[in-house]
Amino acid sequence: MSDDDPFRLQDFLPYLLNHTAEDVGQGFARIYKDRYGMLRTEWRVLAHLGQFGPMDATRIGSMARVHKTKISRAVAALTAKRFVTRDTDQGDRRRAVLCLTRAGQAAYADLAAIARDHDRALAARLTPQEHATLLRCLKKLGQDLPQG
Amino acid sequence: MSDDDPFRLQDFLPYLLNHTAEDVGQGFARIYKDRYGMLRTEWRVLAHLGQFGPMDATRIGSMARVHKTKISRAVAALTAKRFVTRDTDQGDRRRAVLCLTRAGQAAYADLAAIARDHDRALAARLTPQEHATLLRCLKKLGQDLPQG
DNA sequence: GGGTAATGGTTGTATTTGTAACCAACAACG
DNA sequence: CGTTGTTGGTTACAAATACAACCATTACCC
Repeated sequence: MSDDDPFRLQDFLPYLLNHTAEDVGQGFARIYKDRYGMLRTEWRVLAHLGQFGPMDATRIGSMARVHKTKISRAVAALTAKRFVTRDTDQGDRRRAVLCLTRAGQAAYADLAAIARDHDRALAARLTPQEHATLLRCLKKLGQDLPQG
Repeated sequence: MSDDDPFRLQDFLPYLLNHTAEDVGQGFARIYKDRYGMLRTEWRVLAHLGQFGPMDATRIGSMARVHKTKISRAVAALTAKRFVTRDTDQGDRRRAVLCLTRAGQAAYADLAAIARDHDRALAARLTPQEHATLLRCLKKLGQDLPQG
């Protein structure tokens, strides 16, 4: 491979990805922050419980690839807001199954609807083919990373 | 638009983008962290100076869309490492033109080469068409954001 | 010129995050 | 059973970040 092929920062994927992610994330972040005082990890935990039903913190962490301390604090904040309850598993008393309260479900429904619209607006800036390719690429790049 | 069209977290662009960006960024972050004790913003400032030549902090901030306090602290760290010098513009003594030292250029050359390889490895996981589309989409999505 | 605003950049403080250490409950094995 | 190792989860403390307030200098404008 030609060693003199120059490095172009504008096309460097980690840079571009992070850049775009921050820009795109900002818009929706303001919504869940303003409406419910949530942080990103809190929204993610809420979203996972809303999408996939009750589960424990470890599972959320592995699905969202988020460290357990972040999950722990997000869950603490969400229970303080009465959006989530924890139910200690009687079979294994270390585990706690997390579950949305009625208020949590309402917040999730509200935010999910906005997220969907937000996502459509983003997708509308691309052709359907581009959008499909983008999703495919992001998923490809996100999995099986070396020493992830 | 069908309101019952469900929200799918796995395909939600802000989520996917952030997810992928974090995963992909990690690998290269470890390199500049281990080799030079740099933080991400430090690497970015170094990269901008290396790519585009001397400029002031404000310009870097607007190019990289990074807040000026972050730039300021990154520059402080880089000058402490003797990678960057600041030269107060005598025409406007508020401005300081930042410039890579010889050591800074060396670090940039080192990291840019690694970054290029790293990027090639990432690109190799996609078809050329996918890669091109991905870059195009990321750039489209990153610009002209509503109330950015 | 003298007052006000705008700009380049830094510093202070409150949040947020990362890393490691930690506790309690369970598992595995002698 | 004890002892050792794991696992689910929390807490403590250091590092990093965001946000606002702050200097110093320059621009505007009467």
